[in-house]
Amino acid sequence: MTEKQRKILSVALRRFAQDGFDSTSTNSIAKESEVSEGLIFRHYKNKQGLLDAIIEHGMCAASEYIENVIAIEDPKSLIKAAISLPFQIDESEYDFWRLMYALKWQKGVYNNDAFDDLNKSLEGAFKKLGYKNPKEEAEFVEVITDGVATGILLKDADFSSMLQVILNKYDLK
Amino acid sequence: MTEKQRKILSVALRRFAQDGFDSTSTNSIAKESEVSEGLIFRHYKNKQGLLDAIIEHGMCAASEYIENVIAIEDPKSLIKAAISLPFQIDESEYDFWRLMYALKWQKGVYNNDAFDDLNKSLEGAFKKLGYKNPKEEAEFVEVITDGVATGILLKDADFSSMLQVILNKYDLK
DNA sequence: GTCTATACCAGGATAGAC
DNA sequence: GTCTATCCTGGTATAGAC
Repeated sequence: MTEKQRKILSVALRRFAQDGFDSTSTNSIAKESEVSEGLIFRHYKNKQGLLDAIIEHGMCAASEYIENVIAIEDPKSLIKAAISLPFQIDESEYDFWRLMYALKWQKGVYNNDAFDDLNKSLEGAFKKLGYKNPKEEAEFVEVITDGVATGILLKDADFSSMLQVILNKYDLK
Repeated sequence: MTEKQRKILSVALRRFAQDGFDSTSTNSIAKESEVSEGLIFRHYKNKQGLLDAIIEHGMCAASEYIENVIAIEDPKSLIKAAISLPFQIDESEYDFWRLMYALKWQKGVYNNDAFDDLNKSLEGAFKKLGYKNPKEEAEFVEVITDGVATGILLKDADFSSMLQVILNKYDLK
């Protein structure tokens, strides 16, 4: 990948995240990337292709985090790690996740195999611990992480103190 | 408000919610509403004005629900009512909330005075009950309701069984 | 790989008649 | 209140040269 391609990708990510996919013109991306507009279409075929490339790139890193959690054997540790996930998003990844969350609400864009796998692992963990409704508990953890991530990405408040409050509810120290 | 105005409003709400504000053309709204495009601009000045009218109309009903919760005196009942809120969204209101949630991720659109008031009431309730971190607890409830609403609106699964799981964590029967 | 020039269309918005 | 006709900007995308 050339330097210009990288530039296009990073500028587009930021603009898509901040202004939305539809509201961001390829023209403005080209200008900010200091690149001709035609080049974008040469490399990514069309605007949608550019978005796809951004998502693929970002999800690659995300899948790694998730698989690390799934690999944990001790059920309590796994649950703790899953709940902690959104609290550990690095600021450099905020734009990517803002984009992903925004796209969730746009018809048809949510293919979350990775998160489905995590959910299954969570259900297994709650089962091992003898919880009455492991399926609902796993789904609830998903709901929590979703809500926490939303809070972190949307408001600019400090959420770190909430982690302990949550962990306490699960007797996870 | 005339019948045509009502039609425009309801069609626009559905289209904005399903396809996004930017992706929905005033032309397509006019066609589906069986109305001339010019009429939309006569009544709502511009496309943004149309969106504003939709939001104002929808938030009016929403504020009522929230104020009913805030008015509850018994702290446990108030917390329970707050947590239950997203589970009680009527299907007829799904599109409105989908639109609201989608807009949250679009720069600059989130003016939630009503929810701020609810948060304050929640904090007070947790304080009365002697919780150690009332502020964090209130914020966590907000996170939960946000996550639950997201789940209900996005997936077409049945979430009703999750309510009990959550309430149990708060000893709320 | 990259730029310039350009085609082409669709979107938002207005004017004026009824 | 409503429709028809129209303007004009700006957006996506392509062709061809370097």
